[in-house]
Amino acid sequence: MRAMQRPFLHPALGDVTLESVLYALADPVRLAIVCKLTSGNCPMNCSSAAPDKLPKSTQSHHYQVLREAGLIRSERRGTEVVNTLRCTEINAKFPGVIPAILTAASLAHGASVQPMVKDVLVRTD
Amino acid sequence: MRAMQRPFLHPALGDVTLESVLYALADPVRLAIVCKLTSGNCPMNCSSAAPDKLPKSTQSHHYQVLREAGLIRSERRGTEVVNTLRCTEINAKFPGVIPAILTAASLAHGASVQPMVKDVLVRTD
DNA sequence: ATGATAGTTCATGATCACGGAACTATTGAA
DNA sequence: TTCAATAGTTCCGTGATCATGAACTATCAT
Repeated sequence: MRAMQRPFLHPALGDVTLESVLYALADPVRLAIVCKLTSGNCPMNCSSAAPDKLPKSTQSHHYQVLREAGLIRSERRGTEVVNTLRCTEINAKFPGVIPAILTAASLAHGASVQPMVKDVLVRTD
Repeated sequence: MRAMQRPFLHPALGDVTLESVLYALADPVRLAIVCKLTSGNCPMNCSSAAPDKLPKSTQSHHYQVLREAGLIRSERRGTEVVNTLRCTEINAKFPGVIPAILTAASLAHGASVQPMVKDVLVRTD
């Protein structure tokens, strides 16, 4: 009998703080992950959303930070973990913060992500 | 003959990164300082903008981080240091980021700062 | 079962933040 | 001009955090 893998813990929206959101996005790797999730506009497993070739343990750590900050929701699908942004929730609590940051990020590093940002803003999930 | 105190170094706008701005604002003390500078809407010396009774060395450290992130400009006026926000500049480079964060901060922790945020947005300095 | 896959957890070295103590400019007064 | 007060800065030790390799775990395909 194999034990079930423990489920991920996601903070309730009420427990999400502005500081932890900003902290999570202050790291280039994590900001890139969030941008990628935004531009992909669909759930994405960990390795495909991470930039470059980062060690797995490092990736795992970054996803944990994003998860605990309340920015992403992670669910297990077989062997992989599927991550979705919690943009709509966060945007309800901190209006405009995420869109402004993602837009600024896409302005700063090549503007390829930008068109999707507006879409995420508008999505109602 | 006494040596002149070395002047503060401020990054050029071009060297200000989104990541360092977010990093600087991810700390509750620094976010509070920026909020206070915003609500005061005028230059403020270090101790009057800092919350609570923090050790001087800690305050100095936080101001340094804000300065190096490009968020504030510090000038010596006699024995004290006068700090002003670089909101307008930053807002030109990262449109909407600072206002959204300050608004969210004022929503999160008592809303006393909010009325001024809009003003800062509009100011042309 | 076996192997492959996709992540997690653990341990460790490197880096960073906080805060006390000592130091530095500047102002104001004697 | 010397002296004390003021407002920060700099230095440094300690404790916390971060990144990563190694070992481990759950799940899927065969």
